[in-house]
Amino acid sequence: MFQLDLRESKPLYEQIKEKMKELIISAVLKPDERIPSVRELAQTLTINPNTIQKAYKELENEGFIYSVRAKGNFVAPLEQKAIRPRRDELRKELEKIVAELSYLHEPEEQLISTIQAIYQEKEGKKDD
Amino acid sequence: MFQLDLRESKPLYEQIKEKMKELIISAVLKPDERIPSVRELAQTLTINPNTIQKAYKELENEGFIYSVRAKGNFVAPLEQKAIRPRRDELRKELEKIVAELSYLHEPEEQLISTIQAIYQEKEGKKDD
Amino acid sequence: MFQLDLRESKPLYEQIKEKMKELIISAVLKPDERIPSVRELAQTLTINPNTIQKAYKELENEGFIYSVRAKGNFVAPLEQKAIRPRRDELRKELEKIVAELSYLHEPEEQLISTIQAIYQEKEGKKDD
Amino acid sequence: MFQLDLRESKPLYEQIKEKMKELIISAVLKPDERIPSVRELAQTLTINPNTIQKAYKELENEGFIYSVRAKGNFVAPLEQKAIRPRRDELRKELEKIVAELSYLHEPEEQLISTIQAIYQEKEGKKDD
DNA sequence: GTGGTCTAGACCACC
DNA sequence: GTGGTCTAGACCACT
Repeated sequence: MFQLDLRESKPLYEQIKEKMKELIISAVLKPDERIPSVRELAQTLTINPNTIQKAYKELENEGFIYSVRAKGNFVAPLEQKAIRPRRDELRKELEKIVAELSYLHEPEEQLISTIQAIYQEKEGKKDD
Repeated sequence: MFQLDLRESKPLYEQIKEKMKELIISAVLKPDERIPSVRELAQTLTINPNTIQKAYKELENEGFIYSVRAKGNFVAPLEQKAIRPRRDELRKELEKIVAELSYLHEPEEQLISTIQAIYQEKEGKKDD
Repeated sequence: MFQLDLRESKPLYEQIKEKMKELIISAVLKPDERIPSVRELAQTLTINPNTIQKAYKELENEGFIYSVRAKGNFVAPLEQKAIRPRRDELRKELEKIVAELSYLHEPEEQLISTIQAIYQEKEGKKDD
Repeated sequence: MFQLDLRESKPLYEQIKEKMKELIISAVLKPDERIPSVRELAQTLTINPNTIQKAYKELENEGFIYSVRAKGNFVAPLEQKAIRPRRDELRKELEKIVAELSYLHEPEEQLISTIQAIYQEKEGKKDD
């Protein structure tokens, strides 16, 4: 499914969260699709189940997945509630990064075309 | 100069690094301008000098400031060499953020106008 | 493992870095091998853990080791990216030293045979 | 004559020593030639005379210059006494550097031709 | 007075 | 137990 980098300073559970989000955002995992159980994933990644548990718990809090007792964990359909704060957070990060890139003389057009490329790719996925 | 958030989980020295970078990137602090001494800043922020020292050392390693024995620390003029890898890094982060924002239905035009605003502000600063 | 010289003017953490580098370069410590923990080494050298921490952190920044939370520190396998600048740096230092040695009438053949000896020793290690 | 780099972490007096040595080694300054007085050099470099004083004192101890009261400082002709320890020191440094370069896969031939180049250049200077 | 090094001792997150 | 962060307080070299 994905691989972790033990050398990263980032905690393992954060790496798992990030990878999972990428799979959801890129629509590899579709809404209401089942994701691996805590034990399954712990085994394939050969790490402690507690670490997976923590990652899943936070993903649930952020509204990316939901868990059904005795059934498993599933990709959450996009809901309004959890979106706003996360979006604000991301906008702030974006501003910081763009500010630093402009400081480093990255051309403005470059960034704009990057954004356009990402949005167009997303358009394509919709048709799946 | 700026304030720290003790409740934040982010280490103090990282917060200092970040704030300092912002001041440099936004050209509030100009190249070769002196920044507060380790002890001064420690006193005004009421934290330990070692923490400032650590932040300054890393800012130096990353090429944002340079330190002169018995004189103080100064804003480094932008140099060619360290730019490339840092820019690549930032581009990757940007792509991740934009991908997630597009997933959260942030309108493309919003992001583009954000970028344009940041670049125009920078143009203004040039005339100082 | 190695010993420090407290009388030396060189900072302790630099001495540690240097010794560690030697062990890595000479292949006494192999890639992905675990090195002593911060606390272990601090105890055996009877110096403060912070000093070891600092040395290890810099060794990590320079690409010689990597650290894994809650596991320990490990010898980094040689990676392509950080090599070039370091090699350029070393070449310059070498030139200065050779220039001074030639001024002191060190015979050229002496230096060349020194180099050949070092490279042959390295060849031997390869077979391990 | 030469320039100093205030940003270097190396102390100013060491930078002065190094630059001076280079001029002597490269035979820009010939034996028994007069070098700038402490005050002169302090003025042209716009630094404190004490710093120059310290550099000259150490250069004298290492046998590179000699000072004559009320006359000035002069390049020392090469003498036997101070050579041995300095040469041993340099050999050790050379070995360390070559070991690291071999670790970084620098080709052996490269180093040898570097040495040959430096020695040949020196041969040329002899005829001056 | 400045940056830099070091110690002693504490607490936290992670696994 | 491991790496990482932080404080308090000391000392040194440099200018």
